[in-house]
Amino acid sequence: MSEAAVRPRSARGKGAELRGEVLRAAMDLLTETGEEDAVSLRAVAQRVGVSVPSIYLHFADKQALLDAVCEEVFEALHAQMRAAAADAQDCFDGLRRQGIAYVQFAVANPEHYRIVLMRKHAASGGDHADLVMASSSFREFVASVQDCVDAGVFEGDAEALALRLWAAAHGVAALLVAKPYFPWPPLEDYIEQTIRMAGMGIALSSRLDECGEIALPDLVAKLNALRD
Amino acid sequence: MSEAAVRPRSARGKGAELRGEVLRAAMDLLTETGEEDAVSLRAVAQRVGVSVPSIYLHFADKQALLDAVCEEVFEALHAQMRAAAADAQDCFDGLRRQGIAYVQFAVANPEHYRIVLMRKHAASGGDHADLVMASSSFREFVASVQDCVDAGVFEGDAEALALRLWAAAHGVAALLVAKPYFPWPPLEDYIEQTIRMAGMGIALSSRLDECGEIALPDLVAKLNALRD
DNA sequence: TGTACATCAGTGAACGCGCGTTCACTGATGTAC
DNA sequence: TGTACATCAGTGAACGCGCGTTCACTGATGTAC
Repeated sequence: MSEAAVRPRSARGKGAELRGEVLRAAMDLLTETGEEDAVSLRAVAQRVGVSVPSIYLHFADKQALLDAVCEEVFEALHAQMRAAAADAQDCFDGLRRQGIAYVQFAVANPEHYRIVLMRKHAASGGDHADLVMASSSFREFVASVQDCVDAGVFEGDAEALALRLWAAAHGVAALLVAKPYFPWPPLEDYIEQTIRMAGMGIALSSRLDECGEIALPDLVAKLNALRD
Repeated sequence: MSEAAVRPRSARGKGAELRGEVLRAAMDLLTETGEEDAVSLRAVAQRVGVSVPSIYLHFADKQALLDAVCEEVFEALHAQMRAAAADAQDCFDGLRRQGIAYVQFAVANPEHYRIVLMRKHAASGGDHADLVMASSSFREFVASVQDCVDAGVFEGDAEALALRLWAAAHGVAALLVAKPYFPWPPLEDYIEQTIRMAGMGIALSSRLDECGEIALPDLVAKLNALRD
């Protein structure tokens, strides 16, 4: 209970330090307890070693604190994907690495992922800072998809393709976050294979988009012919 | 506020009727309010026109009520997928139709989908009735995948492939449920294309699984050759 | 046919709890004169 | 150099709220004799 540890008051002019500590405490509480409900202002304050109203010196209300957490999470996710893409062999491999990094982030920080990407987002108008963030981080991913289009791996509109790839990555991520006790295959394999499915699925389906309907036997025959 | 409407007491021996009404009320509250938190025992009781403790005559506690909701949702989802698969042209089309039906269910009943498939599932041991349900409904989907393996459309272990396809379908579903205000493409297209990506991705990647690594230029060349 | 009794389908009032938020305050530290 | 004052970084106590759950109860309806 009492990891109380009263925090010494910040020096004059250094009041802003508390903001960072509160933010960290909220992030850590999410990580350690694994549930959003555990992040109450009381829990955060006690972890920092400060009284509850102090939080209001730096955040307008609880929602503002959660918004700040979301920004933090987005940045961490973005950084991890960027790092993963750095040592890619080609554009397709870069996409694959970004996808795997994305899912691995979710698995390593399930409650952070959940709070940002699995909670319902509030009504349309207004600020929705995190969606803007999403877009900005998403832009970079779209650019990678565009590279693949330019290289002739994919065909079509990069943004539209990116949204489909995102769906696949989010799918594994969200399932693993929501149902950690389900009897999944070994995670590495499951993640890798699903990302691979998505990448190849886009490569193939974006090519066939303009061919109109293809009867199933024809498709199978064509695919079998690939194997030589 | 007052849609009070006091419910007349059930006839003798018909006490069980209330159970169904409570369950329906919980389902409807989810649909109408669009948030799980709105389903409090007080809200449910008032909607049925009954006092709060009456609920305890039929459900051990709130969790038991929510579990019953989950079962109901699973059955509805299962029914919708089964119906969609009924008029499939071939096994691959059947898979496609099941996938689309799955996502459409989520879009039409976002809070029902969320409560069953986006909430964190409790610790491993014990009952976890909904995962069993998931498995049972999932079994049917695996069988459809097996049909495609038998027909030579896919290769490999049907269950493993099914889990990847599920990830893709869940991905679109969960994104649309969580971020309804995101500027998605027209939903029909987005859903259809993502399902198509997944199906073709499995068809292609399961074939190439045994060929070992393929250099990107070779893959592109082979895919381009498909188009004649 | 009348009456005591058991059962059934509920109810009213209260419980303790933790939550977000507000308000008037305190006490150390710097600055002006 | 001394002192009044402003500012800053917080605090303690209380607010009202809605929640899940429990407990002793009520009153209609059937059944036994």
